[in-house]
Order: sequence, then structure tokens, then C-alpha cells
Amino acid sequence: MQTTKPSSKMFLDIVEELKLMINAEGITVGDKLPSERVLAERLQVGRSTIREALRSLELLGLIETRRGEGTFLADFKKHQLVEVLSTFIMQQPNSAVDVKKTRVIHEKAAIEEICNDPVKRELPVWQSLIMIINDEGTVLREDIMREMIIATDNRLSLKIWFLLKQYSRVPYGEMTNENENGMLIALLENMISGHVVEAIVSYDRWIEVIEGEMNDDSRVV
Amino acid sequence: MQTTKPSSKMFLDIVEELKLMINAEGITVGDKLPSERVLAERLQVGRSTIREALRSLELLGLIETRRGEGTFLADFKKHQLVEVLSTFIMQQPNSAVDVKKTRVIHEKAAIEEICNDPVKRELPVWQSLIMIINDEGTVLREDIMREMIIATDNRLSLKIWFLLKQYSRVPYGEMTNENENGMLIALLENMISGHVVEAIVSYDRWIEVIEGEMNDDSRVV
DNA sequence: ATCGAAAAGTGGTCAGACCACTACTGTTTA
DNA sequence: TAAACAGTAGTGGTCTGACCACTTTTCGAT
Repeated sequence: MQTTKPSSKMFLDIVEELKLMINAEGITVGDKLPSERVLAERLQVGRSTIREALRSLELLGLIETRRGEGTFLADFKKHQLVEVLSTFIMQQPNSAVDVKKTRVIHEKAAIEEICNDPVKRELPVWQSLIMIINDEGTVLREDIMREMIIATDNRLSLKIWFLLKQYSRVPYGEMTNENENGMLIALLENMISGHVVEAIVSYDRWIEVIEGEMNDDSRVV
Repeated sequence: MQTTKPSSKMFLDIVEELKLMINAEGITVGDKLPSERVLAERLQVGRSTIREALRSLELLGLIETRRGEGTFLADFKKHQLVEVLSTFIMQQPNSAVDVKKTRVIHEKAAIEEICNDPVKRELPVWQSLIMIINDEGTVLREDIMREMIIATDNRLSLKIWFLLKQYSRVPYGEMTNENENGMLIALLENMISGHVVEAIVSYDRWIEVIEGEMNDDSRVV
């Protein structure tokens, strides 16, 4: 049974065994894994060792445990890759600048992808956003960017962006004001028209404005 | 002591407590953490619960344990995290696509940033790469992209890219062959000259080629 | 002062015992 | 017959105490 030589870290071997078992038995997303006691019996180790391996995988979001029910292979949507990254990446010096740059990378990439894809350009959500801005005079800032990232249909990028947004000092949680609405309309319309360069320019202007505003605020504080 | 309400997942609370403790006591990379028995005493939980939390952090590469010595805050150069996650994540149909798209986003962003920054364009590393390709006829694929990301001076993007690279099926771990060297030279020279569009085109061609080659390989297998 | 053996400290693992919760099963009841 | 109920088996969650293997420290003999 023991195909892999036991290392000094038994629980790591268990993780490997579990991966093999999942593949061998065709366990897929949502399926139930054998119970801890069964696994301990089958792999000939103590239950606590099994638990250490399972808890590791749970922290990564690879499995999901429900008391009284069992342990289940988790859906990718629940994978904690990004969250995990954040815990040990974010609190480094210089990270504020990096976080902003990286957030912008993802936002611009979304804008460009939409501009270059007729189908995504014609999504009704853009017209809706324009109407909301015109009718109500304001909209939640982050709603706009989020819709753009969502439109790219890239869950991973969305997750990364969401996390970066939280760590950013950018005031996305606020409503837009008169000054920026024009730029946003320009951004949206350029995007709808597929004018990449102009859309990016509008975006840059908008970011510049709301970050300038943020700096004014922080000066007061 | 218990500032956070106990959830149904005690070991997750312990992970949080540990993070707080690490920050509060100024424990930095390489420092020793309190022993498992001390932690159990201090947090008023069983040692097995402490261990489940520690094992989770160990699987992430956040801590390092040495039998007989203790538990230490690790430098996260250990990305065993990736090996674990990748096998689980890659089973999901769409995630592979997302990973690739996101990796490309970061790579193109790096190319564009270098193109638009005279200082970064004139870094000696690009000439070195061109010389290596010309003289030795080959170079490690990932070296090129890594140097580009490094040049952007964005550690966060570099870390994300590094992880994505390992998740990707792109054969970056191999040496370049005759076919692609021309495209790489074109990419580098366009970049040095600041020709954004042309550089991106060269990049797209290169990626297309090495991914095509990869598909051929898998067909053989 | 040096060397070496004993002791203390630490992570690694196991077994067994409860607890809290869920799901199943069989009986009772309307 | 069908619904409601209670009991039971199964599951994850946690704790305790006991070893083991290993490293560091301590301290006595030389």
C-alpha cells in the first residue's frame, strides 16, 4: 500500500494518499470522502494524523466538513488560493504600491478584453450603468469595475481583484460624484464602441480623480 | 482573551489567534514560536487542536517545524502549497482556462509596462538574453518571463505569476528551440524599442507556438 | 576547562473517551 | 395508510494522557 516512502511528515504523506485515493476512486466535486475513522483504519494511522491532513486541506478550501454528515470534496469556487495568498503577502513593505499596481493591471485587462470582444461589448449591463448614472446621478464605484471583471468570465481574476480591492486604499466603497460621472460615461461608451485606447485613458483619468480625492481626505485626517 | 466568538471550527480560530500573536509579539521570519504545549495552555485548548492549526499553516509553508527543536515562522520560499493545490484545482474544467488567462494578463502587463518605461527598456538584462539566445541557441523559457515581471518591480505580481506559472500547463520549464528563438528576439527587440503593439504580437505568437507544441506532446502520450 | 551522559524540552503519533450534530430506522399515533 | 416521533448509529470536534524520536541544555566526572 505504502507506495511512497514515509517521510518525517506523516500528515504530508496522508495528503498524498488522499489525492491518490480521490483520483483512484473517481471522487469528484461534492462527493463524500470516507469518514475519518475509516481513513485511519484504511491507511493504518491514528485518527488524529488523518485529521491533521484533513484540516490542512480544509484551510485551503479543498475539502468541506460538516459535523454529523461527513467530509466532502469542495467546489473550486470555495478554494482559498487567493485568501491564502493574501495572508502572507499583503503585510510586506511596499505592498501598498504593489497592490494598487496589480489591481490596475486586472482592471485594465478587463477593459481591454471587453473592448476587443463584440459579445461582451454589447452586454446590457453597460447601458444599464449609463442609465443609472444619468438618471440617479450617482452609482457605487466598485459596482462598475466589478461588472467589468465579471464580464471577462474569469473567476480567478475576479477573486484576485476582489481581494486587492479590499486591501487597496482606493475609495471604491463610495458613490460617484458629479465630477467623475462624465469620465465614467466616457469610459463606458468608449468601451462599448471598442475604442481601447480611449477607454483606458478615461479609466486613468477616473482613477486619478478618485485617488486625488482620497488624498485630500487623508490630509484632513 | 477570546476576542473572537468561537465558531464551529475551533482550529480556524486558532489560526487567527496565531496570526494575532505573531503580529502582537513581533515574531518575524525565522523566529521560534511557542511550543505546542505552551500554546495549548495559553489558548486554553487541547494540544491536538493546536496541532491541527499548525499543520494547516505548515502545509501552506507559513511555518516550519523541526522535531526536537520547535516551530518557526517560515520564509515562504517553500511553495509546497502549489503542488497540493494544483492537483485539486486542475480537475475543474474551467479553472485551467482561468489560470492561463490570468497568467497572460500579468505577462502582457509586464511587457507593456517595460515598453512604456525608458529606464526599464534599457535594462542590460534584455541584451544579455538576446546574446544568450544568439550564442547558445537556447534559453530557459521561464527565465525570460520572470525577468520581465521582475523588471516591473512588483513583488505581488511576481508572486502571483510564480504561482500561476506552476499551476499552468505551459511548458516554461523547458529550453527554447530553434523555432521560437526568432519570436523571442523579436519580442525582446520590440520591447527594447518601446513598440508595445508589436511586442505583444510577438508574445502572442510565441505563446501560441509553445502551447501548440505542448498539445502535440500530450497527444503522443 | 573539557567531555560526556543524563535530563529537559519539543514535535510526531496513537488510543480512547466524550460531546454535538445529522441521518437513518423503526415504532407509535392520528 | 401516512405522518409524527423517538431512538440509534454514524460523523466530525475536542480533550487527555501516553509513548516515541530527536535536539538542546544541564551538570557532574574527569
